[in-house]
Amino acid sequence: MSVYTEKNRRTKELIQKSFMEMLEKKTFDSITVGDIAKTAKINRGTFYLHFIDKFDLLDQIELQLFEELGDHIDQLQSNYSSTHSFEKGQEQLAAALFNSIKMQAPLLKIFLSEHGRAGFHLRFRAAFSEKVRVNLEGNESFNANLNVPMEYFLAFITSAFLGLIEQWVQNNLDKTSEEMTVLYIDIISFIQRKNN
Amino acid sequence: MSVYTEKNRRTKELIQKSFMEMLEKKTFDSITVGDIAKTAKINRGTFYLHFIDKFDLLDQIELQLFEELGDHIDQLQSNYSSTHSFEKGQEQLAAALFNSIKMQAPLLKIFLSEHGRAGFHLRFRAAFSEKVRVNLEGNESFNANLNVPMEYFLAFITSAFLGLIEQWVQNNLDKTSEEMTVLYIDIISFIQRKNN
DNA sequence: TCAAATTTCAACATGTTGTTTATTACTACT
DNA sequence: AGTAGTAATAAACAACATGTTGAAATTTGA
Repeated sequence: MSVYTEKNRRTKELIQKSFMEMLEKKTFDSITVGDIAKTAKINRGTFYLHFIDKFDLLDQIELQLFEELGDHIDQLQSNYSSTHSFEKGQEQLAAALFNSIKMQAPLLKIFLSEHGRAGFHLRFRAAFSEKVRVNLEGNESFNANLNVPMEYFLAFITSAFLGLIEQWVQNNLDKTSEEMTVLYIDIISFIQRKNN
Repeated sequence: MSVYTEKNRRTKELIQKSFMEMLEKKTFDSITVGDIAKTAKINRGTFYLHFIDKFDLLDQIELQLFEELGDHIDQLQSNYSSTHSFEKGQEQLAAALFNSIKMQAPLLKIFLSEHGRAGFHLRFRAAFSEKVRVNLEGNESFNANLNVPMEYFLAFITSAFLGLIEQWVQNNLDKTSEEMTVLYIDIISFIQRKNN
C-alpha cells in the first residue's frame, strides 16, 4: 500500500514537474493535456487519474506554493517579532522574506508572468497581506497612528513590497537577499527624506 | 464607402461590448467564440471577419485602454509639471490620475481580476512606469539623491500606487478621486513619520 | 504463483476552432 | 434601373482537444 502511494506521489510529481517545464516556454492556455502527457511520457488517461483537469493541476501547485511560503513566514514571525524592536524586527522579517522568496523564485517567476494564470498576483498579494495584517495589528503604536483604512494601507505597502520582489525575480535574482533588504530600506528612507 | 466603414465599426464595437459583458461573469478561458457570437447576436463567421481570434479581440481592447490612459496622462503631465513645484505637481498629477482611472474602472476591474488575462498587471505597470520614469527623470534633484537603481525604485512606487488603484477598483470606487488623493498623501506621510 | 493496484491503450461522443462556399441584403456608382 | 462592391448569414468541413470508458498489460506485495 505505502509503495503504491509512493508510486502515485512520484507520478503526480512527474506530471507537475513536466508541466512547470512547459510553462517556462508556453502559455497556460496553449498547453493541452495531451502535451503534458507527452512531455511526462505517460498516457493521457493517466493524467486524469491524478488531476481533474489542467486547471486543477495548476491549482494544486499554487496551493502548495502558498502553503510553503506561508509556513515559512509564520516561522519567521515567531522568531523575530519578540526578540527585537518593531522597526528592527520589520527589517529582519524583510530580509528573511527575501530569502524564502528566493527558494521559490523559479515558480514565482512563471506564475507572475503572462504564462501563468490570471489573477495570480491578486491571490499572492491577498495571502501576503493577511500575514502582514496580523503582524501590524500586533503593534499598538502602529494602529493608534494609522489614520487611513487598513485595507488601503495594506494594498499600498504589500503591493510595493511585491513589486520589488517581482522585479527581482524578473531580473533572475540579480542581487542577494541582503542587497535586496538594503535596497528596500534605502527606498523607504529615500521617501522619508523627500519633502521634509 | 464611409457607410461601410461605419457599419464595420459598429459591428466591431458590438462584439467588443458583448465580450466585455461576458467577461464580468465568466473567465476568459471559458468564453468561446460561439458564446460571443450568440451574445452579440451575430454569426460566428462574422466574428472572424473582424478579429483573428478571441486573443486578438482582447489584445485590441487592452491596447485601446492603454492608449486612452496614456494619452490622458501625457495631457496631464504637460498641464501640471510646469506650473507648480515638483512635490505639488506630483500631488495634482496623482489626483488627475485617479480621475482618469475612474473613467476606465469597469474595464480595469475585469482585466485585473481572474477573469482577465495572465500578465495584465505587468503590462499595465510597465506602461505606467514608463510615464512615471519620464516624469522623474525630468527632475534633477530627484536623480541626484536617488541611490538605488531606477528600475527597482519604479517597481516599488508604481506597484504601490497601482495597489491603491486595484483596491479602489475592487471596492467599486467607494471613494471619490479627491479622497483617494488624500489617502495617498496620508499614507506617504505616515511612512515618513515612522522611525524618525 | 496469485491478487491487487497502477498504468496503458484504443475508442468514443462531444464540443471548439478556423476556414470555406454559396446565398442574401444592402449601398454606391453611373 | 442595373451593376459592382460590401457585409452578414448559414451550413458544412477537417483538425484537434476534451473527458470518459472498458479491457489489457504492467508492476508490486504476499
